[in-house]
Amino acid sequence: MKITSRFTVAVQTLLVIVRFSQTTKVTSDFIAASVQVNPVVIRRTLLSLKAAGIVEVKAGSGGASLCRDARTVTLYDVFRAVDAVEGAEGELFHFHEKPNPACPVGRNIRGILDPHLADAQRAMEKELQKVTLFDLAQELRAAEQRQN
Amino acid sequence: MKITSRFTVAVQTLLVIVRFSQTTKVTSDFIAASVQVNPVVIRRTLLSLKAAGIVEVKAGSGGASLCRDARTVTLYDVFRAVDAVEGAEGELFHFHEKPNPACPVGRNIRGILDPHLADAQRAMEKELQKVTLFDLAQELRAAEQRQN
DNA sequence: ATTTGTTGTAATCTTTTTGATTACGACGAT
DNA sequence: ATCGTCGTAATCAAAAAGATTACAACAAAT
Repeated sequence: MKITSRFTVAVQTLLVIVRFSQTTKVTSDFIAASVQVNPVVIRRTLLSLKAAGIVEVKAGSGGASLCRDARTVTLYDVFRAVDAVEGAEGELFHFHEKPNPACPVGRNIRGILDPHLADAQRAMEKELQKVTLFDLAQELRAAEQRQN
Repeated sequence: MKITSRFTVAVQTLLVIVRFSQTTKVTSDFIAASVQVNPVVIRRTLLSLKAAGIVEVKAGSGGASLCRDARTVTLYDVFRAVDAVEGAEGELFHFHEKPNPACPVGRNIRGILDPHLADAQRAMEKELQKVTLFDLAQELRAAEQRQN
């Protein structure tokens, strides 16, 4: 009933990059220490983010950095980047796969329900589009200041 | 990355009830035949829906029926009814559970991200609230007519 | 050129979640 | 009393998600 932690891992990954890439070489191990997952999980996350054109990763020497203005990267972009992977066709809701075509309800349920579910998903995505990485970085700075 | 099929199973269950309860005794086996899942899955679904005050089920003699006006039952109600079960606290997004408190990002990520995720979820739920069982039943009738 | 640190990626394993299935006692209607 | 059905527990199997190990490729530094 949940959305994979891959998404929140990706967001934290990006925030770590934004927060530290000026001062440190941000390796997958470095990020993994902040998120507290296995570095390979971070590498895979970075792979997705790279494929989406959000970060670039220096192979060999190491280190990841944003390759777009943080103002242009929304949570939606991140959501898409990490979820497009794997078999999932990006559908949030999950249908049981074989409603009985011999039953009028089974035969029509998909056609009836699908558009509504798509609407719901779109509404959620639209909300994610409102938040940029830049916003989050600002909120982070504010939070850090409060803590001093 | 998906929402359990429990939800779509529940919706179809309710549609079958609405569509057939006038003419047939709608048992868990009957519904199971339309959804094509094991009858026990339907019984459990009905249990959730009953707990939410959406249906009533006659033990012994069998048969389920709506116990509210279909106009007042929204997809959101169904969503809540079937998801409240199990450990889930109704959070759509899933956080990796142990961001490192020693890292400024790890320490603050929850506080920063949670409100945005809640907004996104709320937006989706608001969309689900717009659709009632009555709407779906109407769409079903229209679809059936087209098929004749 | 060799070393060093890091990434890309495959393979494997474990855990968790989900749904299927079996089983059976309780109950209501006939 | 019987019959069909529900409520519910127990068990199983399959799928999904991560964790972990391992290692080749690669870039930079020496």
